[in-house]
Amino acid sequence: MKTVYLIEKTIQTNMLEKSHKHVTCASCLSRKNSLLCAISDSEIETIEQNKSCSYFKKDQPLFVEGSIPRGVYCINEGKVKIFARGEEGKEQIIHVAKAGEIVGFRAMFSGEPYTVAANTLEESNICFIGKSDFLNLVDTNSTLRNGILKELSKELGERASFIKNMAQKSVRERLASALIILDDIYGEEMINLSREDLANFVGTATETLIRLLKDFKDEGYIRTHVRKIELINQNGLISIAGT
Amino acid sequence: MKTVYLIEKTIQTNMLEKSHKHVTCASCLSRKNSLLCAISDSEIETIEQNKSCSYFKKDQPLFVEGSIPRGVYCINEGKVKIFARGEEGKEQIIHVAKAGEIVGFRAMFSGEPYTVAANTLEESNICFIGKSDFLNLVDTNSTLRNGILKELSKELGERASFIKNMAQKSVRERLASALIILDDIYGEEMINLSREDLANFVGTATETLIRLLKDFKDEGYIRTHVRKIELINQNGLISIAGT
DNA sequence: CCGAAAAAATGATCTAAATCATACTTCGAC
DNA sequence: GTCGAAGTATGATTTAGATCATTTTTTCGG
Repeated sequence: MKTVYLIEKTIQTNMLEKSHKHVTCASCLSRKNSLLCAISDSEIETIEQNKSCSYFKKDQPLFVEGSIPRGVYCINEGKVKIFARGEEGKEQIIHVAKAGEIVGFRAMFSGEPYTVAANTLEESNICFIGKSDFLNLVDTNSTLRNGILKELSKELGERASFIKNMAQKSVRERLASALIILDDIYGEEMINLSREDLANFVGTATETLIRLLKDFKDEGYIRTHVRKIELINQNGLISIAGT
Repeated sequence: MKTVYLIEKTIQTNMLEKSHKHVTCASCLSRKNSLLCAISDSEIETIEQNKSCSYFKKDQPLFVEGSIPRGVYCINEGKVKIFARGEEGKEQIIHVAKAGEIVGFRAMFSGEPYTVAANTLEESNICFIGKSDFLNLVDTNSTLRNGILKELSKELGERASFIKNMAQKSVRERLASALIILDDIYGEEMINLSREDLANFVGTATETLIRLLKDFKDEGYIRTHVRKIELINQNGLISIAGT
């Protein structure tokens, strides 16, 4: 009885924390390992006063393709999928962003509407910084600017490799590779994505994904806990994934 | 007799132009519609004194993956393929760069070795600007900097769509899409790529590509002149390519 | 705790595209 | 011009993975 009560309390506390809306940049732990790690106190102050911070439930959109970018989204807590929608709305997940990442700044520089969309993958706390505030910051802070140039360039390289993998690798190889990438993103937690989202990240049909996941389970590379996936032989997966 | 003589002379002149090494930035027509269109005379002067300019034969490497970026390449004349190499060296072409484009600046910002390689697709004149000169320019010229931010962001969006296409579209659709893109790149000229390169751009086997090209020919969308491809029904191809 | 709906799993079938094999063209070197 | 090699073309066969159909499990609201 008591145990149950305690567990319930813990859950409630967590949920309270997650739904709590006022995160300050100064106290934001996620900022520490983000692009915004090296901004001055006065710059933080300015951002602080103009940002808004909201709680998002699971699978809520931050922005959709075709809309005009009005600012950037800082993930304080939670995960966000960036995806392109194809025929009949089928999603291709391009990237899974985690706490500390800034989402949606590419479209602001390109001067065009979003070409991709972003949805939360789980309950998340996300702050919004308006376009002009963010661009001002980029204009005046060369460290941030260089960080952004570096980030954009790095991602461009990653996407080249993504394209190559889609073209040349089997689904099995791509799944192994996806699991390694996601495991890194989820860090301490276990990978926690619907089979459909995972299939849309790997770029395959949900049924195919489920079958291959079963193979990996049978071969001892992973364990599954309902929808959560635990890697138990990372090196094996890395070698399946290939170069 | 006289006619033949004239033609031969024209050819020789063209070749001379292509192999001619000393193009000045001030006179470079390709620069006009490039990222470097808005730099001052004194900046041009500095670049001019430090750049080198070389003639490349067909299929020569500008850089290979894994090597350290030492500068950027400005295409004065010719075309360059940017590609990622997979198992057994199979190439996935990510981008075809034409005159006016600057190639290789992404890796300079990322601070990492090249993740992709670049080869000329035809005889080309290409100038080389050293890393420090280029980075200085970027640091001091905010127009150029914004142009680069914009370019990087735009390409990031394009690559997201590339990934989606690889995952969700048939080879036929991707080929139609590739022909439209290449036709735009080649402009006045006809698309002029080996079947293998075209297959590596579309992301398919050379045999499959050749068959589909024949279909398009039979259906009246294209005409082929040995290796050159002429589009005769662009709208048809666009509608095959889909969104 | 129960029932419906969503998600996951499994099985059977079909097909787009890869692969393998071979022939035909084009091109550049001599 | 002729030869050999590379590039292009076509045909036959195989297969990875999509699609369709059904069952089982999980989730979640009342």
